[in-house]
Amino acid sequence: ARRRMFPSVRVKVKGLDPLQQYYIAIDVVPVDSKRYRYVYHSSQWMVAGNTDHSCITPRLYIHPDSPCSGETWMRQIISFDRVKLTNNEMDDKGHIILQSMHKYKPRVHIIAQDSRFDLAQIQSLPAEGVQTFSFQETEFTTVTAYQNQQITKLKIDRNPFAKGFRDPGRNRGVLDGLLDSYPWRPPLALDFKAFGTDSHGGSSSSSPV
Amino acid sequence: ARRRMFPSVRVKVKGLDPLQQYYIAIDVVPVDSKRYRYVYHSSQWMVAGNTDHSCITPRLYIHPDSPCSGETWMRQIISFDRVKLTNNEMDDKGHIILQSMHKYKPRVHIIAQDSRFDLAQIQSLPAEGVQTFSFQETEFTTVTAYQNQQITKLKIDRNPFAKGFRDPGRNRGVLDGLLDSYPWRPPLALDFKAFGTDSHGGSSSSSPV
DNA sequence: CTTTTAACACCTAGGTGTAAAATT
DNA sequence: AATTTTACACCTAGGTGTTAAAAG
Repeated sequence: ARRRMFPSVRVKVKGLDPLQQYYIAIDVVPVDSKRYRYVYHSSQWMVAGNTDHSCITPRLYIHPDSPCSGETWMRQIISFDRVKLTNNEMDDKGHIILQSMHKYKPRVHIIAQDSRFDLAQIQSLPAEGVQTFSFQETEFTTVTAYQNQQITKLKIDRNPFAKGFRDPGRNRGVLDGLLDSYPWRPPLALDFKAFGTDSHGGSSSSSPV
Repeated sequence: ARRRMFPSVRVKVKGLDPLQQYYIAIDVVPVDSKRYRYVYHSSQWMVAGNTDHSCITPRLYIHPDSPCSGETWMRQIISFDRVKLTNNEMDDKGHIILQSMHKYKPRVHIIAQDSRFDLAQIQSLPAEGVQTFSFQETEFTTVTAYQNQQITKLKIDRNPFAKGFRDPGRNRGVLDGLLDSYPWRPPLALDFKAFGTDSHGGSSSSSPV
């Protein structure tokens, strides 16, 4: 099983040096070491055991536009819509590996190009020159079969590849699903500011799997 | 108009340092400054005027696997099957720009990664650490409408995207079209050997557009 | 007249949720 | 019983030569 992350993380950056080159990357880290199960009648995730995430380093997905000047990064909305998730721990395609029934949180990394190091094909984060952002609102719980009908509706309404499952009767206008589907969020706002401060980004919003 | 180059240039490299990182790139250069027209009754390209190519630098297509270790490059057949050609001189998508009715020849460049320079997004070839290969057999003439029925047949027989035009009656076996279509060639053999010698590659064979 | 463009039917390639089957 | 895998119909996205219209 290997599917794209949807909805995808989208980001707007400011505070970059327009002339400096940057890599921008995403990874997904565990929120805790608990295993969860969904309780249908209360529509709620409940703790159902423990896991040890401590020995696995999360995989890094480098945004395909990398490397790119600060000016260019800041001019566009940066979308990670090609990120692929898998539950196969033996995956050799470089996809992000997650365990089912666990809570995760995406992180976005801005990495200043440094001629002292070769960032051409980064496997792990460099020790310096990195600023990492994460957002409470992007937490999600992994599943192999949907538990929550609102999520299913959001995906069918919003993902172009799921068009075949949309209700043919209603939802014709531009505002399709805006009223009754899961909320849609603007891109996350990231402020790079200066170096040295390992900031954990401010408040904005985006979207879980 | 923007189409892939087909047949694509395919290459096998030897003589690389297994541990060194390399970029591999392709570009397409004019063979002469003549304009050609196809004479049907003699099945031949004839000179039909002059052009000045002198002020345009050919665009470089970096192989998407770049950068990559010599070991990895040498282990696989390197295919440039995603190279796109256009006749639009104002193209801003980075595709290779060619003029119709002219003769061209692809070149393959092997570029050793040098920490002194940033090769992350090469626009033009560096002054040193590059070895360039080109092959007589890969010359081709550009057109916007096919002039030669053998080329048309080759494309229909060998390009998976043209399957819809194949003759449904014949050609069912593994050896489809091998007998009566345009000849198919093994990958070009490139020997990197050592630095400093700006070799123009030996003799092997591949395929025009 | 020659050459180029644009719309088209027909493909490849791959991303969806679903439902049944398989696994644990 | 809960969770995962697989095959599937239905999409998006984009690469073919063809053809007719447009451009020169």
